[in-house]
Amino acid sequence: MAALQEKQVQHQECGDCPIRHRAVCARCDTDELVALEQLKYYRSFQAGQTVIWSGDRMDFVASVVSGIATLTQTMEDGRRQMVGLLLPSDFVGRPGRMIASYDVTATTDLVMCCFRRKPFEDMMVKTPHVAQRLLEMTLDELDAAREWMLLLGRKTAREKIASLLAIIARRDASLHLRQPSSQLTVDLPLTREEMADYLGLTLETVSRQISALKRDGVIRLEGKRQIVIPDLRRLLEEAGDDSDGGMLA
Amino acid sequence: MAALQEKQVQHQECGDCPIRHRAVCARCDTDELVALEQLKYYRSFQAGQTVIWSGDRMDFVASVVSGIATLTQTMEDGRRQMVGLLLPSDFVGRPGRMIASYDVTATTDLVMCCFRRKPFEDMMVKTPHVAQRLLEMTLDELDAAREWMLLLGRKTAREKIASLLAIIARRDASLHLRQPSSQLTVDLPLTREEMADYLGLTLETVSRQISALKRDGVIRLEGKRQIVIPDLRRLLEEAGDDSDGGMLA
DNA sequence: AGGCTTCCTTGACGCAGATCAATGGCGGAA
DNA sequence: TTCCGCCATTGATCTGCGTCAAGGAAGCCT
Repeated sequence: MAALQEKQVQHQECGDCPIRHRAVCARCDTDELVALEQLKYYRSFQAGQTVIWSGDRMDFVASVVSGIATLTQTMEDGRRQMVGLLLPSDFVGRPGRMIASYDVTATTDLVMCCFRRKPFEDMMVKTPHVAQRLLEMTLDELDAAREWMLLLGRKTAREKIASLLAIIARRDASLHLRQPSSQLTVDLPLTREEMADYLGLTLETVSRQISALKRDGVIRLEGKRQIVIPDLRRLLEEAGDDSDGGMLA
Repeated sequence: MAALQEKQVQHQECGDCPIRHRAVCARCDTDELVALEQLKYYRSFQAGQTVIWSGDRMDFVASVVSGIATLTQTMEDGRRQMVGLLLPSDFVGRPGRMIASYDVTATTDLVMCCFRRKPFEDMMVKTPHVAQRLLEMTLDELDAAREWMLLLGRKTAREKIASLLAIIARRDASLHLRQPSSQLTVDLPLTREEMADYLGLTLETVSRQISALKRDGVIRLEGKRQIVIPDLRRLLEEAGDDSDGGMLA
């Protein structure tokens, strides 16, 4: 039991590859770790670069090491909807599917930790923990997608903006283990247009609603890409969420 | 190899429980089957009955045997968004999570095949095939959710209706292995209000757009709950989808 | 039959957010 | 420094869908 504890700690501290942490470490053994180590490789992308286009052959799965990537769907006439926002430690790619279903784009400089699909699938069959961890992550993503559907289908523009800011603040906080001070500062990693694609709005409406929230004292702006949230509770009210997502501990 | 073929056929034909078919049969062995058999039990619900409320303790997972269930989220002020539509063979419930995240409602008379959560989780750990099959199903659901997000965020009311009709037609066809005739008849298992909750619209808009599609000859109505699609291609165009979802073989 | 209830349709009107357009600010290149 | 390109803001106007309201159709109970 002590040995298991030790091994977990060691693995959690020992690397820069989130797949290892999230998909394996929870209940890994050495063989699995070694197998994963040998398979992985890194790819870097510049901000704005496309990782893969929808419909292209995708022969790898990956997790985000640093930076931010988005999944978007596009209609023939150019209407775009973001359907996934990948922050560090998030996984992308789908075992069992060759063809990408979405455009994957780096919105900031991006480093991904990749595994060629076939060997990863083989390894998944051999090591049930990976499949189980992946199932857990996928279920989390599904929950997030459903929360997102409520936002897209039923929330007002103002509520959508407040929700997005809360989501970013939450992920930011959990990523950096920030102290839960009553005032928090959040970097917006997205342009107004990207926020619009996330929320099913136009960039003008995004801009107007951010201005409105600022005017009403819900947020303050430091430059254009950094917001200060003086009262998180207030923001969550504006978002129309009944749950705080664990932010108000 | 012949033996494997035979076993699969046998299992696919041998029962009324979709979990067994979808989660296990693809690569099952007898022990797993027996274990599942012993765990399962059935529950019936009347149309309109609530299976479980969001926030309640959910001590089972289940798959739909017959009838239709929906997952919906509700905001404090009553705005509702459907986030899942469960047809026969669909799975609901989440290993590893005690608390239901959505309201689950029977929209028609409903029979579910249930497994108590704890033993199902135990079994999942022991039999990797189940976890892998469940992962596959969850990834499919995630893809559907993302398609749904595009619909909610970017499509017009008319496109939303056309998309929904196409989705129902597709699932209907795959369920009943219908002949791909150029004209197909589809039963609408949802009220106008439920369609509105699915699409992020009001029931009045749903009604108006259905009337408009009828007026324009895209669909015909036989009664209020049955539609005839004279030209599927036309409907898919109206839906704004670039993919036909495999319907035009 | 008559009168419920439930579901659906249609009309009139208003508003939230889209669209079109102009301007401002900032950072990088020369 | 000046120019240029990108991003953001703000205003004016338009419009698709929501809201409110009034029936209609079909099924069920008495």
